[in-house]
Amino acid sequence: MATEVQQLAQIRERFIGQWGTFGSAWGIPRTMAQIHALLLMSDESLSTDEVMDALHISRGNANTNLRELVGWGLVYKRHRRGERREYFEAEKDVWTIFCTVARERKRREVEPALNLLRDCVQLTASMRTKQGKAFHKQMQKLAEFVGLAASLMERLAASERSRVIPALVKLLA
Amino acid sequence: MATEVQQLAQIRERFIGQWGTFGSAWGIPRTMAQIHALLLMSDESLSTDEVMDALHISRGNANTNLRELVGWGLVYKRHRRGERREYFEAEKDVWTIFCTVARERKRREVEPALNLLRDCVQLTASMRTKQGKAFHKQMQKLAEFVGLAASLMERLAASERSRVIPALVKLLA
DNA sequence: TCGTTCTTTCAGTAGATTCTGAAAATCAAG
DNA sequence: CTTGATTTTCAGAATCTACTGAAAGAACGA
Repeated sequence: MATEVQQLAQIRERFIGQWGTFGSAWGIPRTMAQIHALLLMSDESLSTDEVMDALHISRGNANTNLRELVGWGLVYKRHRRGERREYFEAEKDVWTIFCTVARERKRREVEPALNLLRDCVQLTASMRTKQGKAFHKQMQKLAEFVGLAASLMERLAASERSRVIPALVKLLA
Repeated sequence: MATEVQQLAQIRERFIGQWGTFGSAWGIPRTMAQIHALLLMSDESLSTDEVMDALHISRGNANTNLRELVGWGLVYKRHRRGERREYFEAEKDVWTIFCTVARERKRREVEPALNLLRDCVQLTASMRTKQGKAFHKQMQKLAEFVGLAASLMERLAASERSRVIPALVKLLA
């Protein structure tokens, strides 16, 4: 029936919109999240022009965000034989997506924060005032926790899903 | 020495600035993250005016973000006897902070996303076109994973640190 | 009740971020 | 090389978010 196609289009559109909103709550540009949503739902790889049309965005915008997504490792460039233009396809496996995002955010955002914290610990190590010692202590605790969390995330992202997930479920039962 | 006080002030300032930047990469307003950083470093609780002075921000801004932090459960209101004005103190325990943030983000952002995904699964359950079925399948996988992750986070945040952390370290060794 | 102190609200603005569109660069085939 | 198709870049525009400051609202004591 023709209705199913229309319905599907409507649901897709809703998903794209909401996924964009959701992304921007986590510090990911709206359009980037929407492009990701669009590609996640597409069986076939899409060209820049198809993305532009689907989301009503400019060429520059589409190009920039597509490249950004490729940079994150969430989207792959594809080539079709006999075709000059590039096509884009999203990584579809949810566990792989999770691991990629975890790794990238750690590298881009957690690592620098950790460096900051460790600097703060170092620079106050020999302070003798009450305030200085208190600050040192607090930074120490923070650095320790963030460091541990980052390391655990890294190792989680390097694990095999089939081994780790059941173990986690059991541990947190 | 007088130098230590100056040095400490400088380091604190650096920490506040960077923590703000870090926060805004994760979708947390810069000022809110900075106020949190300031309170995290302060032994004594601070009044709205002290926060305003320390960060050079307006009363409205300070008030709004302080209340927001209280709303997140990361900061507590304090009263001093004989004093009319309110003072604010940050939760200092890192594990508690982590659990609070995990819970709140789940409630505010993951839960709604999960509802969206489940709606998408429902609404496409009976579709018969190739595209419809593919979409349904992809949403199903996404919903399943996000649901599991949310549930694990919730349970992690409800666990005792001393029991869970060592177990996690061992599991991911 | 009135005056004082402190808190909250919110319209307007400032500032930051994201997007557009056109020009420049790249590339492959003839 | 030249041409035409495609991608990239980026200055300026549009949009969105966060902040200010002043005015209104509570809370309390006298």
